[in-house]
Amino acid sequence: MRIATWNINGINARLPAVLTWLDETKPDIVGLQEIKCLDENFPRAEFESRGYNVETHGQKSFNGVALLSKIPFDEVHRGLPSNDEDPQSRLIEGVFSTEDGGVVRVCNIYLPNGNPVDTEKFPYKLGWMDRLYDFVEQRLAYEEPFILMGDFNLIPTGFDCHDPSVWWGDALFRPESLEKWRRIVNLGLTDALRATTSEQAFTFWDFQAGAWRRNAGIRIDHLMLSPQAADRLTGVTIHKDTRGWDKPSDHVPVEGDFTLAGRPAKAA
DNA sequence: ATGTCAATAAAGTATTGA
Repeated sequence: MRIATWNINGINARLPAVLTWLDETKPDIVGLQEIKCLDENFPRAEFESRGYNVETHGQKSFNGVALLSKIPFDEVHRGLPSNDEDPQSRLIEGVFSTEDGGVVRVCNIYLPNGNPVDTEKFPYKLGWMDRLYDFVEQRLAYEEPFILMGDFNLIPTGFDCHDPSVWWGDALFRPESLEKWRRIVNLGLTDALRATTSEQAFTFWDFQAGAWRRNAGIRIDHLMLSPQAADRLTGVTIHKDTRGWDKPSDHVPVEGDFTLAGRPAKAA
């Protein structure tokens, strides 16, 4: 089963690229971040015609997340629990039945950026991470294949960026951010990319300052796995080529492959 | 601070967020 995450930076601007990539890659489940539209404005028919079930948690202009799945949704959850007052749409989770009678739970997040750090945006990020910690702790207690994926806006280590000195002090690399990141990871999540390679890899190249041309990237898009999901991981692919396409997102898709028994989109 | 881009309000261009 192919499960992928991609911050598309606006579905209106990115629809052709997303459809091209979907047709090439044929993932089973996809989490999109920064759809930047209301639920009613998401072009769901374009995905439904390709065999995807579509669930969104949208927001006008900013943020917004979506899940596409060839497997029907058994459950959908929107927003962090006990965070109902959060006006920002940053989490959507789906639960799916697999052909072998099992289950896979996929949570798609757009973790707050947190910059500039001297504004309310930084404490908002840290508070969101505190609530994410409680959520992950609860989800791991289910002891089922669980994939927490998305744009985490977190650079795990200095090796995950081209030049750590450039990112020093940034909300994506601040000690306070990384301490909370490690606290969540240490609950028992496996970083899928790091489980499969020790090579340096990036998932984001800024639009500014020729970052793509200089390969001045960072790794902030992650698939984080429960033990039961990590057991089934067979590979990770970063779809770097999409960054060189026309009208690219500043992020590229990250795909995880799992020995989970998918269910066909249509009856045989 | 940015060799940039997307969305919005509003009618060409500034603002916001990243």
